[in-house]
Amino acid sequence: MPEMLEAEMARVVLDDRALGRQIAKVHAPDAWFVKRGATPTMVRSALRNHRFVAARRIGKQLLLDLDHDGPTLGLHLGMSGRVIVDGVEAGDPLLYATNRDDPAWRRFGVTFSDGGSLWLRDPRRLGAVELDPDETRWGPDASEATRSYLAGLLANSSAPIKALLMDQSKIAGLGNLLTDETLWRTGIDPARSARSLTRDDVARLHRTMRTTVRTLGRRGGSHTGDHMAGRVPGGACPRDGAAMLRRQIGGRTTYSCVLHQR
DNA sequence: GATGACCTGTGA
DNA sequence: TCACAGGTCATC
Repeated sequence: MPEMLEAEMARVVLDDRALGRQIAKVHAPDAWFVKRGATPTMVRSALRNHRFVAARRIGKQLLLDLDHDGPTLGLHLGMSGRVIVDGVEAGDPLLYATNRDDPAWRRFGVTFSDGGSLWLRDPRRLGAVELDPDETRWGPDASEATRSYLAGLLANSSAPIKALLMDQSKIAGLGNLLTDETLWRTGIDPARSARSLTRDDVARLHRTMRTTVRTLGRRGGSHTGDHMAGRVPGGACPRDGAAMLRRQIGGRTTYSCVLHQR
């Protein structure tokens, strides 16, 4: 599910409700969910009796800093993860994921000494918990990447523009839907090689990427894009009525307009 | 870079 | 039963 907009909504909930509260108990029932060398035991001892002091986000990655120079807890929502604090969860229900709350889907959580709780619910188990994530794994957040950075990136790549925009090490935060919406709004064919974009293309792409993130963020998530109405097999472009093309690009199902995306 | 793997739920 | 899902990783 979640792209940077959903991660940001989760971050706001964490920022509003999870900071400064003493962690009494850590629930890590699923060892498989704890990644990159960390173990449930390590996470338990790192968090117990500490407090979160900041809730940050890079792209789709959530970062919770601990007090007393403790490690940073990394939370990733994967394809179907949601953060729930004291029973409150952020944002709209997910489009392609279930929104029921089966207790078995709580892959990780903490109980605060005031009685509240924080849970990461993830039916598909593709999310992750880790300690001290290497923050150099990610490029600049899509909301902050500058035009000149983008230009330099594209000039050096023959990858399809869509694949490059979704490469989290280059630009963090754009997923399948946000990328398709951005390219649809810009009028660029997602299969075009990155370096084929002209100076003007890059300028428009940069501007559109930022407005798309802002607009869809206000509307409530990655699924609120204008191209979504044509995102069905055999669908028509909501802008000009031409056919929408459905294909795989960068390994992901991609929709684009045969007429205005060139 | 494209591909398949990871995992599990949903709907046709 | 199958195809598909808003993500990421290892592997050729």
